[in-house]
Amino acid sequence: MSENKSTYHHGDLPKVLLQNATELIREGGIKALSMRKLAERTDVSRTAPYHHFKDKNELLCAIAEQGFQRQDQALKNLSVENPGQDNRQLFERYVLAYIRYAYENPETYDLMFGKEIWKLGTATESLKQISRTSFRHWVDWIEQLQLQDIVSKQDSTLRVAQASWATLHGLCRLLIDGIYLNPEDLEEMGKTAVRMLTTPPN
Amino acid sequence: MSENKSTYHHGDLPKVLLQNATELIREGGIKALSMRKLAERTDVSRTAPYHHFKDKNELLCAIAEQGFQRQDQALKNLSVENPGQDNRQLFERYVLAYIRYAYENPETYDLMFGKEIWKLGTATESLKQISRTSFRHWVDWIEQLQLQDIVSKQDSTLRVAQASWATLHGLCRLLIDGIYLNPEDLEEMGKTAVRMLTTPPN
DNA sequence: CGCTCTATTTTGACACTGTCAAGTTTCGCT
DNA sequence: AGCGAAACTTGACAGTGTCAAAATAGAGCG
Repeated sequence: MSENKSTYHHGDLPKVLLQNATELIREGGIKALSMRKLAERTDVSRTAPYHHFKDKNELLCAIAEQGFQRQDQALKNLSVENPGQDNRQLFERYVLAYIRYAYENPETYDLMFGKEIWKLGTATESLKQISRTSFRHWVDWIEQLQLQDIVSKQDSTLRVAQASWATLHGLCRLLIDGIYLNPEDLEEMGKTAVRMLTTPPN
Repeated sequence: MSENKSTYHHGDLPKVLLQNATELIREGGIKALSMRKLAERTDVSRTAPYHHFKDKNELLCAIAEQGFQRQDQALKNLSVENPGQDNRQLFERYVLAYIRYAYENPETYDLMFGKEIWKLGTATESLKQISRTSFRHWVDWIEQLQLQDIVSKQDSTLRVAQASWATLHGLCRLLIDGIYLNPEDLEEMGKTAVRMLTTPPN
């Protein structure tokens, strides 16, 4: 019926809020996101957002959830874009893409895996679920690689998955938190990590 | 002259502040540390701490710095306590001790390596220095291990040091941030990591 | 059309935060 | 004893998350 942006009071406030919130954290980090500034940018009163997100925490969870969806999408596209590649090469691409996502969306990545949400057990149920799924994808990867002897079998799949993912995550964190790591070396660093995680080729 | 606690106005306010601050973050995380609560617990006015730490940031840096000192000490003691052990075994102990420190002092570790301080380049000069030194110790370790063929030489020492440290750091972060990792598996996890990082023995 | 019900949004308020400016106390030294 | 400086306190301001109560506007129905 209404062809312009607003069908109800504001239109689709939740979506716009999420969008603006993502924008805010991208501009100034998670600390720069305040409910009040968000409301202001959305041209809405201070407490309006509270009718769509019960908490600031719930808003953060929503951002993180969106992050998982996009990351999953980006990683899923990989195998589609590179058909017929063997798992060894594909795995390297996967790792590099993972790191790239973290590098390009540092604030979101921070929410996805930072203590802001997880430490206090305040994660939304749906966020918990999608993050579990996301980790399972990694475990599946490792299982495949173990079957093909690309990754060591001396420890259980879960263990190796945890340890290798820790490497990946550690690299991302060092990068994001601005510790030691140089963005220029990003790709090289990822390749080094892959070499360390996999058995030598041929 | 004065035999009880107070020689000056308060005695050694800076030391007491640092102590209470560490206590506060241990009790309720970094977020639970506010300058005002700290002042209150120290029985001192709201702004008294500002005469010893120009910022909240400077206070956090001081806590982190103290963390580095204690960690370095704990790690240094290792080689003293276990003389005559070969580097392979010692390295495993080193890794486990590193993880244990992070596990036992999660809030401090978070300050030492978290974005709270590093992301915005707000680290104190002395903090920067001690953290650099601390990383150099790790690089030295890797160099030794490469010389003894315990760690792969296919990448440069710096690269391997970064990647392997990322693994270690990643594990600690997962543990601290409460993601996936189970505290019970801590030791096993560390050993798996060591196995992944080093060449097979004998 | 008009009425009501409910979802949406706003206004006011409170306790809390970091930190600055200006004042006050207390010590060490000459 | 008294001076200079260091340590400390009080008052104030803008900003935060969030609750309770009021105001508004839309949909559905007669």
